[in-house]
Amino acid sequence: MKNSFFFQKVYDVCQLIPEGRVSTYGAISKYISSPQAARMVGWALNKCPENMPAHRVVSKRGLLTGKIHFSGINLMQQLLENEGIVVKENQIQNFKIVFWDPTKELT
DNA sequence: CTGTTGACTGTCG
DNA sequence: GCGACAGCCAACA
Repeated sequence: MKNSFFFQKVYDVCQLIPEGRVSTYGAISKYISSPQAARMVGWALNKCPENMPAHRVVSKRGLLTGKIHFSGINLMQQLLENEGIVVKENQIQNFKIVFWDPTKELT
């Protein structure tokens, strides 16, 4: 049992995000412990394993805040569009529609 | 070992 | 309505 259970949850939930759906740092962090821990989610995703769809995780407003850590700039957006998600100006349009909340979906 | 930073969010002012 | 501060945990210098 590691103390980094937080990271474990982040990785788990992140991979549990269904295709064509996106999640937010606050939702994941809140599902784990506190919504303030959203920074930890970003930190966990900073290691960004290849099996981690970090591109499905965005800020609460649907802004691709994490795309700056990706190889390029349009990479994250391209991946989201590939899933069927509509993105405009680094922001998810039908965000509330593609939004996937672990606290509600996983319950 | 101590201090700061970090892909954020919410509340106070 | 906009601006600044606080909080969570882990890793890096």
